[in-house]
Amino acid sequence: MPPVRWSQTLIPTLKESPEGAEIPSHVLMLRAGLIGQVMAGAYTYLPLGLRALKKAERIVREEMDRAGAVELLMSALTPIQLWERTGRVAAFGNVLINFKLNRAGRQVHVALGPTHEEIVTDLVAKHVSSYRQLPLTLYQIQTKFRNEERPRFGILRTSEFLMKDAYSFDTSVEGLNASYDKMYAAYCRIFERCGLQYLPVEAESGPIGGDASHEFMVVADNGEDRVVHCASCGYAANLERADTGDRTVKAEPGDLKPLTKLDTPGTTSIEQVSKLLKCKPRQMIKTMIYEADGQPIAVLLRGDHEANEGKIRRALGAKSVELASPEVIERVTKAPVGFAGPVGLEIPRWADHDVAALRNAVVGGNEQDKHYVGANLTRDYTVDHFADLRNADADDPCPKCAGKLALRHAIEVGHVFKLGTKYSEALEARFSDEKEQLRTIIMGCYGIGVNRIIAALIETQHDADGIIWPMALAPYEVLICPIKASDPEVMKVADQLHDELLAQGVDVLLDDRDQRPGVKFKDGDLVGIPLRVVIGDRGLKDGQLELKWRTKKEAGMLPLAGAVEKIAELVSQAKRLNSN
RNA sequence: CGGGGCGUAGCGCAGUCUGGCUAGCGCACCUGCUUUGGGAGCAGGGGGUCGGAGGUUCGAAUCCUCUCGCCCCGACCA
Repeated sequence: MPPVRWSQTLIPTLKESPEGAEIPSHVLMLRAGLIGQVMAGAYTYLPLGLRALKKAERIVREEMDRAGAVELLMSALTPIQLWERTGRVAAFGNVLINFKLNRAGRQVHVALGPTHEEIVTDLVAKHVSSYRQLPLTLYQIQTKFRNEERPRFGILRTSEFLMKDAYSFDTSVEGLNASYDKMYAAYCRIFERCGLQYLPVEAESGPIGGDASHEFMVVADNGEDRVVHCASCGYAANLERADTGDRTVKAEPGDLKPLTKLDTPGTTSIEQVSKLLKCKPRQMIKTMIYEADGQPIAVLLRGDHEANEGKIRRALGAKSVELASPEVIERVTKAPVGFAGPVGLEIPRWADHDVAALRNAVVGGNEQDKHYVGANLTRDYTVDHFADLRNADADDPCPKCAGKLALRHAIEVGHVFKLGTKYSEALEARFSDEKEQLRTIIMGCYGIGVNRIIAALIETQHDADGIIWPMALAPYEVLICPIKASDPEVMKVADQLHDELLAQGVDVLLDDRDQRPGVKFKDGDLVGIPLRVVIGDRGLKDGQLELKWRTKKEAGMLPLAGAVEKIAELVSQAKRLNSN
């Protein structure tokens, strides 16, 4: 066992919040002495932080094993050729950390693995050739490298992080679905056991479509992702993915006003125009020019809505959709960027459903420094197709029930994804079936950010005094806090209690520092160890110890006789609460 | 890569605008004494290339130029 006395380990707690840390998980991980920053996007795990990380890792490993996945460890160093074969050198771009190694008389171009589809698929291609060897799910827990151009939020977005990545290999889509479901269930157990309040959400699924991808989210104000959630039926989806419910809209009441062109010098954004003309963004139409497979089209949205390129691409049935270049915009609108509008526009016009309800709208004038007011559908402009083309928003109708959607920030802690044959095709991972036919292996991939489990937990479970660990992830389960470390009688009891708890398999830390009680209590609360045992000369006279849970305000007394068994029992009870 | 902020003792900060005695404060640290149930008191002490380089000046933490690093917002994110 490693040192389990405070004075023998390294727990550099900080009284004040370090400059540069802003969100709770970052501040508390630094203050509690869990991590130390090495550079932007890279941290050292100090003894306490490492213990928590190892516990999360262990839960992940246990549940992967239970689900039938097999652990291996792939190299972090990978040959660039493998990434070229799948086209991901370009796809990753600057994110892929790669460099050349000098070796006797030649150079070897390598990349540090940001994920391992290529490596694992190549491995399986080499060693699997028959349907008899499948299905197979392989996983590893390993440090991944991605050059984040802007690392941020402490441990939440770093260039080096610990990831569990699993890959399933099946002979059929049914097999893939079964493998996927097993991983999905394992993920639920993992996050449950970690004491996280998580939410599986439908995510952008790429080429396969359908329910081919889910993200596991922890709702937190500082999360970088946004999800919509319906409180009444439980529907949850990534913002990019989320459908919006029934939007059959009826036109707003009121008389049609005449179409009038106004001078709006220099106002090229919705915000500027609304300010100048004293109208609300929701009374405006945002006209965006896209190129769909090279053909310019116009997308009309209500001014306060955000375009969703994935939805636009699917609605058009196009392979690629991107915002048009300024040259194309000027050619089709005959105006500089910022003044596009539907009136007189001659390219195909697609509109989001909500545009149909707008009456007397403010739109671009297709002329420099001009906007129209009083624009109305049919009379002043027409739309070729209506569709769902925008991101969902708070208070949109739920697509699954009569409820309304709520918009939340969230931290992505896991992602499960049905890959299909993208990598097995490119890397020729094939198998012979019963009829000796050569077929391509069907894959799934499944990731968990192990560091993010810790960060998300702290982000959502802390108070003004510090971290509040669940028993399952706490670096130590029990803190023994002798009040007078200088008193040999007190320390004798503390040492004995420590040794006996350790023998019972309890993770116990003895704060043997000769500090005033206040200092020890504050540090204990900051570090967040779930159960605190205080040994003072006062209680000791009556053969009593004091027992306090991190989550409770009041402490209770416990007779010294039989204390070890009682404490061990309390700890295992608390662990069990989260283990099923 | 665009916008903003910061860099002074281990940590948190003041001083910079308006250049001027020996660069300051709190915490932490060391020594001694007194204390001991929610970040103790007194006394004494150590610790600084003021991020770095160049320049202006009689004189630079302070003004100018360049540069490095960190943080935040945006863009980007299999």
